[in-house]
Amino acid sequence: MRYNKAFIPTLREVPSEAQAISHQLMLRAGLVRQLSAGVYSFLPLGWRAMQKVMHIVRQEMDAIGGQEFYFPALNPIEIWHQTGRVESMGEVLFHIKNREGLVLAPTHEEVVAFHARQHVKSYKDLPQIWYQIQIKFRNEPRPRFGVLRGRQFTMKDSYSLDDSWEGLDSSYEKHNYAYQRIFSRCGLHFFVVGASSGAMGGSASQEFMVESPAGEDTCAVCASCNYAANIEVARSATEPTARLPESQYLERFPTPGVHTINDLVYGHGIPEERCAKALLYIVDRGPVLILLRGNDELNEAKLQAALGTISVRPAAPEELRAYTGATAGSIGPIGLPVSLPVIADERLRDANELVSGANADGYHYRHIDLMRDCRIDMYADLRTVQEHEPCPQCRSPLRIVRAIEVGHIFKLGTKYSEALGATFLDEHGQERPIVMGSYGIGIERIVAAFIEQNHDERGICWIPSIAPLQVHLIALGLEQSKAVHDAAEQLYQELWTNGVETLYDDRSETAGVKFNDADLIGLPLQLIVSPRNVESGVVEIKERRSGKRHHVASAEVVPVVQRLLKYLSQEPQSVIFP
RNA sequence: CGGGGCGUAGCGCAGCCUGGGUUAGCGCGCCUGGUUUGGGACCAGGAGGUCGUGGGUUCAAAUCCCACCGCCCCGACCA
Repeated sequence: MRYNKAFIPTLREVPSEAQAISHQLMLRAGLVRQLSAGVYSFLPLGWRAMQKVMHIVRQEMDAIGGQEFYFPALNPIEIWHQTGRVESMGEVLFHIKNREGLVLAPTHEEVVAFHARQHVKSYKDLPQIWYQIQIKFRNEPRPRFGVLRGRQFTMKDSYSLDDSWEGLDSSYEKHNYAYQRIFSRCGLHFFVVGASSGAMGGSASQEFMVESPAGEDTCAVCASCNYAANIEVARSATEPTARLPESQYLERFPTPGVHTINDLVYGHGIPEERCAKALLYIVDRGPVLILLRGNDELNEAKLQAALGTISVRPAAPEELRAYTGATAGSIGPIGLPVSLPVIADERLRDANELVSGANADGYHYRHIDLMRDCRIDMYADLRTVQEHEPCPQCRSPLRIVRAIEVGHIFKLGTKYSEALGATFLDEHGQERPIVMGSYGIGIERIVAAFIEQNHDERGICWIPSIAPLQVHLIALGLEQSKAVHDAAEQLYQELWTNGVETLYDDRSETAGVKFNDADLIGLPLQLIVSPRNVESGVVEIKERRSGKRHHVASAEVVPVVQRLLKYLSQEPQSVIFP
């Protein structure tokens, strides 16, 4: 690729709309351009990087027995109605306006189940792993961070079809294995977290996360022992509120002006761990009283999981008054005007000598004994884990980090096969629904996440496996020196002849411009051909990431380049949590 | 959808508020010629603008008013 004729519009300045580093660098290095919010064109260099990633994905998917398909993005809405996802996806699903009955597919469970229904009839047809690399359309309410959250993006999605839950376990493990290899080969430092199954239905689910400030997920990770979990399910080894030997008489006392736990702690000298914070939530239209210890923060995802519904929201002030007779900060489990279901955090299990609101503004109760004075309908893990809390496995301090979800593996079960009637006959002639799994990888996200993790102040630092090209050949003083011109041209030919993908900067730019563009684009190796190098019969090789330089005799260049590329390709130590 | 910000040349911005009238300006980039050539060179000349769109006020609008559109950020949402 000759730079002079290539379309590589590098930018010296940072476009103002780009916040995330990957977004800035993808624009500056000429990898992508925005077309509209959440919609990006991939330019030649960006597309080459994408193709490198897809190549790795294909190799690893094929290695676990995956068969590549190419499903349509245009889907009949009918199959989406059958699984109830027209409603559940809501605004996220793009509808075609001038053609009734078509939608743009945000994922392909329905299509897979449709074809499985057509042709998978016997247990002898199973198992299957079907995958594709295809464009997905999701009407994201808020696209952001460049290609990290777009309205259209490229996904490798695969679907396993099995005749049993044991078979699903095996397909799931194969994907787990393939994903570890894919992300490692793409040079990502990643970790795996257990995830909540959310609205997809199904049982087990794991997310492959790349730590980055541009991430949209929050995770708790332990540096010592490999514990990692999405904040939605993360736990920590915090102390429970100890049950004291004696419960004193329940007592209502005045607390004028007290609205927060800190008011109780600092204004009334009540230890924080003896405070029971009460929240009122509306769950599936009914009110539920929630008790947390002290300043613990409710995690709504955990609440959803505990109650088995996604419909939860904090009560409005009017609702609070109607159900408790008090305003926020003065509610509690004792003295409710009407009986409400009460769900308390595990940390408060069977605790006593607690202080909580009296359901009357300006009053609290003390000496509350949850076993004696209230009916707790359920204890559950409801609190949000905080930074520095002890790891549940090894008690080292947890870190709370932002992370990019680059992959997700999912045990779906039979939800989609049942909805679409995708059944098979087992060895006893019994008709049963196919057991499905679904597995996604965001291709653009791999590229962006890699850049988030592999850049310096000058630009991107690619590794050979996903670099757009391997070598950046820089010729200096091209127009002054025929020797340089001839040497560079010859080297360029030689490199490509030997299969080394080379970008040849044959522009008549100054050295500084060429060096800066080369560092910005960040191909793993830079070869510098200049008058002084040519004169001494050498070519200078610079490793982009480390900055190490080698002066190599012209005849040795290609083999040395090949050796260096091989060396730089050694899989980095990835953080893998099985 | 709620809150905030922005929209002026390819990119980054000033001008607007706080005097409505300027040839609408600066840096980078681009074109021509020349000098340069190891870390974003220099000189000279030049091209490039529906000031987001529509309406209103006014003798006169980039500037004031209204509406709309687009983009960005925070939040809500996110298999």
